[in-house]
Amino acid sequence: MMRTHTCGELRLAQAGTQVTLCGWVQRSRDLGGMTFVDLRDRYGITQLAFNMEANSVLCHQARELGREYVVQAKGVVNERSSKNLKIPTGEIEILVEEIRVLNPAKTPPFTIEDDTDGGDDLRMKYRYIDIRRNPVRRNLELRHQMAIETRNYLNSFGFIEVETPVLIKSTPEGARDFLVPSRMNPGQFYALPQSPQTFKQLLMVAGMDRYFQIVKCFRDEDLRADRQPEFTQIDCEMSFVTRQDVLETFEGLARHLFKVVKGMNNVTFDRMVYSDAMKYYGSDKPDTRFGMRFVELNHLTQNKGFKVFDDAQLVVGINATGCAEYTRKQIDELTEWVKRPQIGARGLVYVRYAADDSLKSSVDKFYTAEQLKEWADALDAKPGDLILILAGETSATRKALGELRLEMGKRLGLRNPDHFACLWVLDFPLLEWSEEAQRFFAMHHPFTSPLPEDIDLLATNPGAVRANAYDMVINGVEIGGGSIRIFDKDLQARMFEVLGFTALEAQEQFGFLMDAFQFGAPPHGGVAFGFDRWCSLFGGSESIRDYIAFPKNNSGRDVMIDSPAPVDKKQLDELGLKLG
RNA sequence: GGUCUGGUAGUUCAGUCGGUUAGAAUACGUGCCUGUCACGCACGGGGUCGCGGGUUCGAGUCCCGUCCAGACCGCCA
Repeated sequence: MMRTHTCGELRLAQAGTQVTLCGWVQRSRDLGGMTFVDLRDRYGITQLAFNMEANSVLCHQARELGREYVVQAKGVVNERSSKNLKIPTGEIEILVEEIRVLNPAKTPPFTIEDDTDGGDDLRMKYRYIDIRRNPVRRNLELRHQMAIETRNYLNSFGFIEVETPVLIKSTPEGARDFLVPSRMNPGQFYALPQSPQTFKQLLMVAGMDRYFQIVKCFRDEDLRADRQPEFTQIDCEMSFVTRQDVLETFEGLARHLFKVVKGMNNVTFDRMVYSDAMKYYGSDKPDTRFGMRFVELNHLTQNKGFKVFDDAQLVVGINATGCAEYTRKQIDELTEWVKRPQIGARGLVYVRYAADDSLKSSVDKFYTAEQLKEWADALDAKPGDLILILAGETSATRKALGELRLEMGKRLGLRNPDHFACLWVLDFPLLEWSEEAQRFFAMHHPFTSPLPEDIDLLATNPGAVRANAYDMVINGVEIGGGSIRIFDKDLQARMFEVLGFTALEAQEQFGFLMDAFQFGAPPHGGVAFGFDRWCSLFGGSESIRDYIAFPKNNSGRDVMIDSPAPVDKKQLDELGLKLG
């Protein structure tokens, strides 16, 4: 054994004990007659002490130690004469009797401290050094705990983890696939899975009944702070269940994780239908940590001579509580904010309900104080509040006001990362019309079943069909989603038809699934959670990169191993590939 | 594909209206210091101002292009 203890575990109780520690040199402090060295490992920091009078050779050796040297130290645990109560091992130190450099180290390019001086780029290039830092290490530990607890919980409910293949087949629906050329089948390609969707459904046909997998998925799309080309899902599927069963099962998983990881009991889940989420929050993943719900004002604002409102499909406002103090400059700045192309509003109307009961708006020319008071009442505004109103085409206006609502929530400090508001969003539309392709696309995926009462609409008004689908949303983050699946071959065929597949195309792309449905497919449904997002939500960070050991940068590059990279012509030849 | 922000010492940054030898902190090196724990003190080394072009008597600073990084839009069933 190279060590008897870790650098985080020795206490006063072990004083006098002979120990051997291994670790990295965090820092050394040379005081002339004495030298102190902080020795660090995953578990903590222990101070090594060297005394020139006691052993000058050893003390000189200690002075030679540079940052991040890997060393082994033998000595006796000693009560410090001046204690450091800021660290758990701060009451003791090791009086070193023998020090051995196991490996010297170059000076690291950034400091190994909680608040490092290193920028993201540099940290990613030297990620193995970055992971030595407490915050990154703790994030990976959190991720580990989440994974273990997920497995424990699902296992206790009879779910079994089954691995599904990573080299599969490209399909036209959904995100862009990563392709892998097949050497043995020239001109043909595997695709990496965007999710194990069809395999988990086939496992239900196979009678596995309750399946889960913590699994890598791949999508070749542009990256974001919360989006990586390879990411991890908690993928689950159950047989002989209703939607209610699925929601309850995975609320249970969520509550378990809240309890063991966050120490939070009594977490509850709201339910909200998609149409209400859009109507009241302008988002299919509303952040319900705060109110500021939309109030539609068409009936109070139209036909009073203000053309912008009269021409609008929707006039809708929010009450920014306590913001009446906003200056003209601040409101102008907000107006510019909503007019940015990313938000796309044409303008912003405000009503300031001042503390002295007076009402002042940007549309005073068109409306009386009494009329403005009606708006204020509709929005439940009180003196001291500020009403913000957008108008225009319904869905774009809702989306823009949804962004403004989040921004105001942020500015008012209403989005506290230590508070959690959980809900299921239900009854998503089954289909989404694409102007570009002039056809319907599945909003979720083509295996999602319609609500039974809407099936007849499939023929007459496909856009109005609601799906038996659900998303789990926490603090405005889509943590996961799923659906009750189609398990009937004929309904699945009708679905492909609505999506514009010919019978032949459907058979070519998904024949294996349609075939399977002929051999006794049970009713089934499931859900998939974005594991990285869930970790970052629990960890209190916006970026999932902080919870991935070796993430990719904005351009999809791994700057540490410098990938992707060109390959030899020989390799291309073997694959029968030619670069254009 | 688009919008915005940034790129100056190993690192994080400052650098005024275009004007002398480009600074600070930290890190690194040397020396001093017996209770430090972000030790302290003194001294020192360290720069392709991302790259290319242009304007100018003169460019880190202005203009054009380009590369890289980050955030967002498109995209992401």
